[in-house]
Amino acid sequence: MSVTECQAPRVYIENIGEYLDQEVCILGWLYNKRSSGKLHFLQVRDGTETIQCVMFKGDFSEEAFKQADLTSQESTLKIIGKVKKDDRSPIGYEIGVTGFEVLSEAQEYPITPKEHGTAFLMDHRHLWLRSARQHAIIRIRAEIIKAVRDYFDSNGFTLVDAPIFTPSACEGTTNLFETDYFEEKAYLTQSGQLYMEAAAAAFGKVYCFGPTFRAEKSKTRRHLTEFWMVEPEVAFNDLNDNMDLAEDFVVYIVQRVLQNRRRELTLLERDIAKLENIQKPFPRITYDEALAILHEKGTEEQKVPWGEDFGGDEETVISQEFDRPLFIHRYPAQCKAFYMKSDPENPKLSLNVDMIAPEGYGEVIGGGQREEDLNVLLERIKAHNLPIEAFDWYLDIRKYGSFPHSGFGLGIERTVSWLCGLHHVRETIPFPRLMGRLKP
RNA sequence: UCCUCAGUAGCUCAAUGGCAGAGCAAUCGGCUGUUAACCGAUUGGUUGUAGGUUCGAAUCCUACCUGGGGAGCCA
Repeated sequence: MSVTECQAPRVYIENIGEYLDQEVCILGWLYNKRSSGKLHFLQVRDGTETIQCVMFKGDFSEEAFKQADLTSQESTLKIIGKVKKDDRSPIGYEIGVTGFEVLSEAQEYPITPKEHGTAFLMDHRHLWLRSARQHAIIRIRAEIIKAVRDYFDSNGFTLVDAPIFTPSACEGTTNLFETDYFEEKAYLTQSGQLYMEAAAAAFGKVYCFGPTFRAEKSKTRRHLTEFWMVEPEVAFNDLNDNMDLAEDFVVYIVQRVLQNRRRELTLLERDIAKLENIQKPFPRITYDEALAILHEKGTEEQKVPWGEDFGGDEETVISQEFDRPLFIHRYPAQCKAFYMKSDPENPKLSLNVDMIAPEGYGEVIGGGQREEDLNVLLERIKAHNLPIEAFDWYLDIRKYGSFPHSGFGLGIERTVSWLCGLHHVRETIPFPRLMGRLKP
């Protein structure tokens, strides 16, 4: 007999309101319990929600009532009971238990309702995922990912996934994870972009979505060694079109989270007004204008000389001047990648763009217009000391019907961290990979 | 890679050169409306590792290991 077989209908707690005053069956885990002598209050979660199940001593045998009191945290339970409305419940309902069965008694559970340190929780990430706060974050992540796919799928984009194994790097190999590929060296991808450029020539509007890997020894709240990135690429889009797309895309994602995950945002104590404020148009300033803000508002250290990239602190100072995400475009070409197109009006500038999230969350999007001229690209590859033979296929895109095109990459974890209002990206992915952390 | 802080009970922490402690968890008992329930009791220790200083080290010194925070790095 299956455990789901029961005289009462087996229901999920999130739908419990549909069964008011009816007897139902719930399968789940014991989240917490309290007892008042002749009453047990069992907090039972089933993955969708948590509900309080109340047991009166008079309704059970001495032995059964005692057994419920001895059941350990996270034991698997089958609860049969009547759904009752109750204003004291956070979800508006509780269950008057008529049947109680322990399906699997849990050993002493390491994560208690009291406080724990980061290292301990990270070591128990597989169990930590059962906590209410982690549920909220992972559900918002899932909503963001669904919104990403829905946006592109319903706007004429074709999903063209890029490979994970790649034969070489865009910019040297120091930041790549190297792996053996049948006696050849292969690297884990750090971007699908070059492949998206090829795909854009085939399909016009494309995107890829998948994990990317960086072997940077970065120990900051914004870095993971394995993270997820969505990268659209559009044929015949210039830099401004690219910013229009990024803006529309981000507004859509934020709206979806506000629409469908408001409860989770509230549980995380997110300032929702700040998210509601994220509306078009986003400010668009040049690198030079950003530099001017730093020289006016920044500390001495933040007054970076022309030609240098901004660090996290600099981005925060600039973003504090605005109440929504902002674009910074046309950085000095010297700090950008070989494939970025130069500004025809000033070749020292690159037609790139970063989107900086508000509230100090930093860069969530990086992208730009790509160089479409074969000879310029050949020179760049030489200037960057890159192995030309690795890029022969990439150069074909310019040989066989070249075209202006633009795209960007959005980091999922930084977006989740921003929308949830978290202090660290490590909680935004179910099983984070960080420098020095490969388990669980 | 650098700077900085930390490592003591299952967890979160206290004890700053002189008897290793508390709260939570666990175990036992009490309580008919608890919301991180509460009340009483019990159990729980190779003080990260290896050396050193000292009559005496969790505490001071050296090295190493592990972790947190930050920087650099970061299409």
